Parts: sequence; C-alpha cells; structure tokens
Amino acid sequence: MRVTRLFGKTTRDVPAEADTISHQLMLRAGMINQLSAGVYSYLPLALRVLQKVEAIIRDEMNKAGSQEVLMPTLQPLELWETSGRVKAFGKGLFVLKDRKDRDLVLGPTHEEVITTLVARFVQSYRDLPQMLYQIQTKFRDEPRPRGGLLRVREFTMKDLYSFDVDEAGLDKNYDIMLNAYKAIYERCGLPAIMVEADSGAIGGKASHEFMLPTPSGEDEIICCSCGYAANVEKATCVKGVCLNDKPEPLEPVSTPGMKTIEEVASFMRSRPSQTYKTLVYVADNNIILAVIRGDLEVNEIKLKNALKATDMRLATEAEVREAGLWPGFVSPVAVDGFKVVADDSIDSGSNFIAGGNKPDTHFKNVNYPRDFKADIVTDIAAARAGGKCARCGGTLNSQQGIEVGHIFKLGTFLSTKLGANYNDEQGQSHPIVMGCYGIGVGRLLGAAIEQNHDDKGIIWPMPIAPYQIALCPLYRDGTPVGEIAEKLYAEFQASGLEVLLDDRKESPGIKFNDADLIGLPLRVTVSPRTLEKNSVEVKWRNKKDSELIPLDQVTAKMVEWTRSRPK
RNA sequence: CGGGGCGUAGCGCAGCUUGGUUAGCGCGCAGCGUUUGGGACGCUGAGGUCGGAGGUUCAAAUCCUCUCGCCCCGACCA
Repeated sequence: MRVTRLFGKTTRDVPAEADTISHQLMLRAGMINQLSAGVYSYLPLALRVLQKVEAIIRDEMNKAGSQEVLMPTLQPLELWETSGRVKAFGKGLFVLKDRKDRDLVLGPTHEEVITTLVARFVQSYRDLPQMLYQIQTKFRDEPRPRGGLLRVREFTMKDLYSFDVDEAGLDKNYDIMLNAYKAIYERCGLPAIMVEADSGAIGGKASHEFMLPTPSGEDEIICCSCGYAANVEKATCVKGVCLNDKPEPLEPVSTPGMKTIEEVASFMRSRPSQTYKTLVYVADNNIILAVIRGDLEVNEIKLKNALKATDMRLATEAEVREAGLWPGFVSPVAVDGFKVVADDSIDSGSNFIAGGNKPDTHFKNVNYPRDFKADIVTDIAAARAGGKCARCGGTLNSQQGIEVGHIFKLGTFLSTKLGANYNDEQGQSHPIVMGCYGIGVGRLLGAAIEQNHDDKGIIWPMPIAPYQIALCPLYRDGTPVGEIAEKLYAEFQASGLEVLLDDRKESPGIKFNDADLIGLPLRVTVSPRTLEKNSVEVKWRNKKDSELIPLDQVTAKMVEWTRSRPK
C-alpha cells in the first residue's frame, strides 16, 4: 500500500475526547473513528490488525477441532426470557421492536441462540462432543463506554461453545480451549496471563480470564512466584492465626467516640487483628451484616456470591440507623433479625473485640460461636499484595491487567432451561454439559497498544502489525531514490512481504514521525546517503540502532527477519 | 444512576465574564516558489447553520429556558 492512497490520516494533535493512550494513538494514527459513545469505525490499518488476529484465532479454533458457524445478531427477546437472563443483563441489553411490535434484542452474546441450535441438531450421545464458534459483532449497552476500544457498546468477539455428555467431557474440552487460548496470545506476540476468575452469579464451577498485563489495566491480578494467579475478585490468601488464649467471659467496655478499628484497637491496647469488623450491606433489599477480622477487608464480589444476591451495596448511614444499629458500633453480638455472613477468619483466634450495638460501647472477649451466630461462614476476604499465598506460603504480588479473554464451565443450567438434551446408550435423556469461551478482538487491539507503545507511538508485534515494513524513500531530485524505492517496493511484495510505501513528498521528519506513530515493526529508509553505499537503512521500531544493508540483500533479509523475530 | 467537565472550520483551541463591524489563531487542506536524515519557510487561497430549539433585545457565539451529544471519576460491567 502507498501512503498517498491509504485511507486515513495521521494527526499531530491529540483529539480532546481521548484520555487513554491506546485511544489517543489509534486516533492519531488514523486507525479508528468514533461515531457515538462506544461505537467506532475501523479504518484500513485497524481492520488489517483485526483480521490478522482473527486469522490466528480461526486457525487455533479449527486446530482444536471446532467448527465455525455464524449466528444472528437479531434475537427474539422471548428466547432470553426462556433462559432467564433478561434480568441478569438488565439494561445492558439493546432491545428493539419490529414492525409487528415484537420485541427483539441485539445479541450481547450467543449462548441462547447456539443452545437452541444445538438442541435442534443434537439428539444422541453419538452427536457429541461438539465445539462451535463464530466471530461476530456483539452489542452491549454499557453504562459507561470508555478507553477507546477497551470498553465499547458494539464489538467483535470470538465466541466458542462446547457441548459434552458429561463433566469429564467438559473438562477435557475446557483444557483443549485453555491451551488454544494460550497459543493464540503467544502467536499474536501478546503474552497473556491466565488467572482464576469469578464466574459471576450465572457462571458455573470454573472460570479463567486471560489478562494482558499493563499498568493502565482496570483489573487487578494477584499472583505468586509459585504460579498462582487470580483476579483480585476471586483471589484468596492466608489469613494467619491470631492469639488463641483460653476464652474469657464476654465483657462490655466503654469506648466513647471510638468508631474505627484503629481507634478501638489502640484504645484497648490491642491490634486490628484482634477485632471484628462488621459492615452493613443491603442485598436485594435486605439488610445483612458482614463480619470479618479487623485487619482484613471484605471482597464484595465474594460476599455477593455467598449471598447469591443479584444486587448488593453498602448501606447508607441513614439505613443503618433506621435498622436500629449504631454506625461505628455495629456487631454480630447481641443483635437479632439480620442475616449474618462471616468470613472464615472469625475463628482464627479468641477473645476478639467487637462492636457493642449501642453508642460508645464495644465488647471484649468475643468468641465464635459462643457469643454470636453466623448464617454463612465462608471466605469473603479480599486478598492483597503482601499477603501470603494459600498455595505455597510465598508473598503475593499484584499487577494491573486488561481482560482479553474469559472462559467458563457453564454446566447444564442453560441446556436445561432451553431443552438441549441428548439420549444416552440406554435411551435416557440428559441435559448437555456446556462451556463457553470468549475473546474480545477489538479490545485485544486496544490492549496490545496499551502494552506496546512509547512516547512516539505504537510498537506492533510482528504477527499482528497492519504491515510489516515501512518503506521510507527520502526523495531528492537528481537521485535514483524514487526509482530504487519503487523497485524495492515491487520486490518486497513479490516476496510476500507486507509493505507500506511512504511515497509522499514530505520531509524526513514527517515520514519518520508518522512511521513511529503507526508503529510498523521494520523501517527501511532509502536516501541519497544510503545509496552512496549502495545500501538501505533498516531499523526495528523497538530498537534504537539501525543498520545498513546492501540493496541486493535487503529483500532476503526482510523475508528472514519478518519470519524469525518474535517482535 | 450520582459527581465534574466540554460542544466555535477536518484536528487542537481563543473569543462568552461586561451582547455591538466581514467570528479569530495554530495545525491540516489547495496553488506557486525555495527547502529535504527527526514534524522547514515565504506568498496566495478555500473552508463556519458558533450542537439544536425557543426566548430576551434594535442587536446573541456571548444573557435566559429547554433539549441533544461527547468525555472524565464513581456506581455498574453473565
């Protein structure tokens, strides 16, 4: 492609709407254009990247034994009512009416459609297992699209679904997919970390996310040198054991004005880890108490899952008072009528300090289960960097990342609802066991740039770069620069290289800056200076130095370099 | 949904407080000339319903009301 013909223009100024680096660079490089909030056009440079990523995905999906299909974007709302997921998606569903006033949704995902499809064509265990995928546009009315391509309302997604006769089959296919995913990111030149993930209220028994580590990512990953890695939403850590003396009698203590754990602990000459913290939440319109050791924090996602709540938030101070509780002195002791969820740290010691459930009062020597009851005791604590790894005891680290893939073991809840069953050898009917596996292709593009850029622009990994080589002739009248550049351009293309020829009559500065901005992995400069030595200058985008390569060797070298270098 | 900000040429912005000629500037764009290894320069030129509607006024980019859109923080995000 010639730059003079390429649709899209680079700009020097950063468009005001862009805050995120990848967003800014894509706009400046002329790759995308915003039509409305979270809705973008992809210009040729961006589309080439998307297509390269898709080609890698297709190859890996096919190799894994799955088949490609294409399902409708327009889906009857009724189907979603049958699956019971209208509420789960809530306002995220784009709903519209057709001319006959029937409700339709723009598909935010395709579990419902594919399960219906599979129910139609699978009757017997002989028809299983099956893996089907598509690469298709999804619509989700996000409350707040942001970060350019990182969170949008219309996006391309690869979604694959597995169908098996039993859990063992699912486990096997899940493993196959997990390895295919690793291969995809590897081949894209984008090292992703696989982490344990929360599967949400609807998810099945296991779920993993693939994260591209980058400081600007909005997800936090907790990881350990032993290989443990989990989304902070899901991560666990060792809570340790505290003083475990003989239980003393429960005793109220006057603690005037002391509301925080720190105040109370220091007043009582104790430590936060010797206290209980009690938080008040509203879950599906009911007041609930969450109890946890004072030195730990509640992980609200774990709490929400423990309660199987669809909606949960901290209670306001007014709601706390209205419930007859005293902010700062709330306690599971001497209280009645609330559901209590306790972290399993509550019995990691003895003689804890807890709220008194009346003003300016705490209890000391609180012991579980002697002094209070909990309806649920489970892990609701937030893991954090610096904590101890539950697997190996090592110290946990944390890093930020962008979620670029998510796989779930769904189980049978959808096949049961939608009637996707098979008959076994005995003629008995069973629900099909499902898994689903998604990659956000557009987000991967944004995340790739977040991870691979410098102050000059994008630095594409070779496998997904829109072109492999930027060919920059520095024209000067009376020199053969133009002629030789054209010859190289033809030669490169004939050798199967993807090359972008900057045939503009612009100054070297403009060409170099634009080349850096667009970020093709290799730059080949032809100038009077290099021709004096019968050579061209070749430079890697991610390296400082360049080298001169003789004209008669450069094509062969480029073929070699575009194949062998990972970046 | 709560909080904050912004809509003026393709892009980045000024002008608005205190209403008053043909609404400016930089980049980009078109033409001509001089330049050419890290965003050159000169001259000439094109390009605007000032987001939209209504109102106040002799007069509105500017004041008032309503409305639409976009961005950021939070909530939310199977």
